[in-house]
This record gives sequence, C-alpha cells and structure tokens, in this order.
Amino acid sequence: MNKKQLIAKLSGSLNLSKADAERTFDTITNTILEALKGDDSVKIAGFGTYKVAKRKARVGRNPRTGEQIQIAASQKVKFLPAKALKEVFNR
Amino acid sequence: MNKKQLIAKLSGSLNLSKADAERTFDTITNTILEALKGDDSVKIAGFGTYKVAKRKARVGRNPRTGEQIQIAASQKVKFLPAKALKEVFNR
DNA sequence: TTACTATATGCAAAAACTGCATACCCCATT
DNA sequence: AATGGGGTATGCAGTTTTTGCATATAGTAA
Repeated sequence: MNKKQLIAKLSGSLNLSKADAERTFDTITNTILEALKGDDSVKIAGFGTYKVAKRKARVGRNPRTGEQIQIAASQKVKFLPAKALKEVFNR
Repeated sequence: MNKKQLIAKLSGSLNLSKADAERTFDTITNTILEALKGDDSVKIAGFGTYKVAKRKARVGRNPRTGEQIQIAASQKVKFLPAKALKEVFNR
C-alpha cells in the first residue's frame, strides 16, 4: 500500500476529502518529526515508539570495488513496535 | 512525547477536539495495521515504509546463565525511514 | 516526466536479540 | 484525583542479524 492508497482509505473512513485526509496525515507525520528533531522520542501506546538512534562511525566497503571506506556517525529514526503490535503478528 | 501529548498537539493544529483528534489518529494507525496484517507493506513517501519482517527460528542464549535456548520464528513490524527522513537528522 | 525507492553485490562492525530483575512512567480503573 | 497494574527502559554477554558503503537499473509514485 502506498501513500495515495492509504489517503484514499482514510478519506473514506474519516469522511474527509482526499485533500483534507492528506493534510491531516501530513500534519501527524510532521508533528512526530518535529518531536524527534527536538531529540524527543514519541511513544504511541498500542502501536510503538519512534526514537532517534545514534549510530557510531565505522568502516564500510564499496561493494563494487571492495575498497574500504570510513562511514561517518549518523542518526536514524527507529521504530520499536509495542508489545500489542508484536502479538498481532505472532499468534 | 507520549500519545496523550501528541493528541493534544494534533487537536490544536488540526482544529479538532481531543476526542476527534484521537479517533482520527487511531483510524490511521489501525489502517496501517490492517494493511500490514494483510502481509502488505505500507510506503509513505517522504516518511518511511512499514513492513512485516519474518524472523526464522534460531538458537539464542540466556545471558545470565549462558544456557542455550531455542527461539521460535516470529514476525515484527519494521520501519525503514525514507531518504528525506534520514537527511533531516544527518546535517 | 521527474523523483523516489528497491534491489543486488561483499564485508566489517554496530546493533539487536535472548531472560530476567529493577525502576519508571503511562494508563485505566477506582 | 489517586492508585495499581502493566508496558517499557536498562544492564548484562555472546551469538545472530542488520547496517550501510557505491552505483546502475528497474519499478513505482508524485
């Protein structure tokens, strides 16, 4: 399912125009992003937690040439599924 | 930030009551979950992709006792941040 | 059409996972 | 509003899993 299809579904179940559904959706993702930018994690009960994970610098490799490359430290957004979410998929 | 705080923020920016903001939010997460249950991944451009990752059974270990343990196969929801999302945190 | 995303490659090192106790913070119920 | 219970974070070690490097292409999405 892609974003367009998701918006279409939401438009139906939320009884909103597609444009409004999309605005609503974007507002939510942006709010989550803003919180994460402020170095805060976002916990959503029954769904999961978004947090910014810091990754250390390390040695990588160019798969084409085999050449070693230094990879800088970085950050990425991690999503940890809530317990309830795991259970849905493990029964 | 927890769900309650997120809902409060959304209530403001979406100009909805907190109850409506929560219903809207829950509808979205449920829609995503339903899609994932159907073994589908959910791609949201500019944000990320949710997908169900299947993990094979394997041998683990109790870190306290060192004892070997059989770990059953399982599934978990994985979130892969979109390119744009990574860039936000790596500049 | 333009932009993004998945894939595929080899490989080193980071990170996740396991059980379990403790501490803590939410959340729902009283 | 207060309280109890439950989910979640943490730390531990060792093995498994994931990550992410360059880059072109194919497929998909905006």
